[in-house]
Amino acid sequence: MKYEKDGRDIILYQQDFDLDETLDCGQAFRWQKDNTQKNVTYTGAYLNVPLNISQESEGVFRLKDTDEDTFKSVWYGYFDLETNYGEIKERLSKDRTMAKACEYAGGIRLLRQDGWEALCSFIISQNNNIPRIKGIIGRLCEHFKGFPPYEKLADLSLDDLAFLRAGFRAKYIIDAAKKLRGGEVDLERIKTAPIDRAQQELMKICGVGPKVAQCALLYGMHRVEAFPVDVWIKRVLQMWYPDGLPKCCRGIEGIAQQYLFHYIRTGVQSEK
DNA sequence: TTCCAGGCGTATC
DNA sequence: GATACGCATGGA
Repeated sequence: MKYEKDGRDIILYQQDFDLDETLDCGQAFRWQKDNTQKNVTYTGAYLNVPLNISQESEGVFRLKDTDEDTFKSVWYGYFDLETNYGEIKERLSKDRTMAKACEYAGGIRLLRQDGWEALCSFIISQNNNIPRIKGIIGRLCEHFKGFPPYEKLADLSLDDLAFLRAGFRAKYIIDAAKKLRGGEVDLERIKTAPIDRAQQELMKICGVGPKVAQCALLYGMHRVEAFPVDVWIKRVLQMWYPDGLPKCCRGIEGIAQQYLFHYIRTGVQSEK
């Protein structure tokens, strides 16, 4: 990782990083692609710090209107720039199928997102498709001028959230907000708890099962050993790993999962 | 019209 | 503990 200032912007040099693969691979739902630009460009926010980022060429990025402090205190962490994904891919590639997935989706980085936002987002994701998930979260953020903290949602009624058109998930969002505000579920404790215990705690929330819990842990608390199993990963396991993931994934199952998820969704048909 | 989407709660055995 | 079914909404 290297960076330099360019006027009001930061130019970032970072290998193993592709904007489309990282921001549009189903781990985050608030990044919007700007198709009017000649370079791949996304706008979005983390903790309501806005960002416009574009990829000028392979491994070269422009973070618009970003000062050095904000880069170091917000985006360096968010894009997980301290982690060497080249080493991770090398390790995972001891397995043949993983090697293909890593090569196909080698620009994915695991974003370090906010715990509550990830939890809430993946509650919304259940039995839903990605465009509609983005729609619901978009309406949520528009209405509350940014992603609402759970305190703002805890006392709302279903009618108050009708504008979301979130369907049966609205009551789950409210239950999660109530239990976090009341301290019945404590994300700070969950962050460092053993993974099984952490899942158990998250599942106290109505509408949070194993899949959503593992997503919250992986994307919202950077627990890279979390392994969300959705319909796509079920197919991966059935086809390629009926006896479980290979040894080289041990401890970083979540990162392996990211490569596999992207590979089976968009890569398998297109290769040959 | 029917099916499906990064699942989960409930009923039933 | 395993399995079947309904669930809000909207796009294909």
